[in-house]
Amino acid sequence: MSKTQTKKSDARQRIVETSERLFYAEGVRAVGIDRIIAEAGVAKMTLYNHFASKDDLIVAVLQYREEKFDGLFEKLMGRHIKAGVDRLEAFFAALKDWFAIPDFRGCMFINACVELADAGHEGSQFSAQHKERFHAMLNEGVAESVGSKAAESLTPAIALLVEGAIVTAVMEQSPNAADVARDAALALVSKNSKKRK
Amino acid sequence: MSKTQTKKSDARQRIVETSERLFYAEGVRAVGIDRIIAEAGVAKMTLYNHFASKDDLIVAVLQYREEKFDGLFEKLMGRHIKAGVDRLEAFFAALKDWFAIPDFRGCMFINACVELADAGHEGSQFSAQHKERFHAMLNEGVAESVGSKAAESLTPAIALLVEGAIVTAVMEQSPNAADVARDAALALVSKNSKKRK
DNA sequence: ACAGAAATAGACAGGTCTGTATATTTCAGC
DNA sequence: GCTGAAATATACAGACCTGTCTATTTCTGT
Repeated sequence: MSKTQTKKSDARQRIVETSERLFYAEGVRAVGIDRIIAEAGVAKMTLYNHFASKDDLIVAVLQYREEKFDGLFEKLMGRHIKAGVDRLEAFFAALKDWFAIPDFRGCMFINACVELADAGHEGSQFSAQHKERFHAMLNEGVAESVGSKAAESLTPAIALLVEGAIVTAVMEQSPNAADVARDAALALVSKNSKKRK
Repeated sequence: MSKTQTKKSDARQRIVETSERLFYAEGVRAVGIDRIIAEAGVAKMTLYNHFASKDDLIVAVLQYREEKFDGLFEKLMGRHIKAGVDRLEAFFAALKDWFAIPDFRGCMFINACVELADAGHEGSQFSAQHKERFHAMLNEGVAESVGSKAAESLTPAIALLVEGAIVTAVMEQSPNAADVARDAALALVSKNSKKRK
């Protein structure tokens, strides 16, 4: 039974991973089912046995992407934290690391919302929820610097810097925006913690 | 002759305006040529006599969009400036007005870049240039508040707030991000003009 | 009135898309 | 070895896509 499940997972997992790679690189609308099954090496019926429709697959891929992205980002942040940087600066350092990855093409959740062009689509709703979770993670770093009380009003602003940096990194084809965002965030933070100064 | 040009412009203009509306609402990839000619009320050959390809049409639409958007934004800003608000605050007030327009679906240039998924596409390049021009306009407001010298380092940060607000307004389906961006921008500005204190 | 430019209608090619149907093969657990 | 679930190959439907072609009509400037 465990092997049956494993085997089943194998095909499903290959579909999800291949889709994630193609969707991120070229867009959920631009990549067709035939392309996915060809590159995943599965039959079309296998895909449609696991997913009711392409829309269903998109949602599953976004869920997988969130897990994978969380793992990547924590790993990147961890490196900087180990080097003695505080959580907030580590966040922006990780952001820049991410921007510098060769096949960086922005935030998949923003991209999905744009491509789906329908706020009611399950993929759009999941993407909106992901942003909430991502900003909650950012909030931890902000709270460490200014306390959870001040973070409450500061995190939304810093979140805008982060989202703006992501979009700008794509448009400018450069990871430089991460530094601009970090400096501005630290300026906002220092303004809020002047008591220490 | 002028009438010939006018007539020619009529069909071309209808194609561009219809495309702009559909592309913005549903995406450049999601809307097909057949849909455009049907809603514009022109023959397919008319479209292909004016534009070599759909990609060409996309670029023409983005150019038109920039003109239209500039006009809209200046109109919105003008109202607030007339009410006695300074340029920078008027910018953010206009931003919020824009976010609150019923069919608001973010920045067409960001959306185009995401959908085209190719930084080399002429539409992506034009979009990147538009952002430069848009930020130059923002810079005028910033310079009015902190001087052109300080604006040089401040505008890129405030631009991130603006871009982040646009994306966030889409994801959250709310114009609220404009206020968050404005407050953060003013905080950054006040920090930069405090040196005099 | 006439020439030439512009726009039109509509069929068409050749490809893609999502999703379904059918019949066959693989393979683990009993 | 047998059973049943999973995956496979393949063909297909029906719609859509971009772009081309042809033949006709409309309209303008001379």
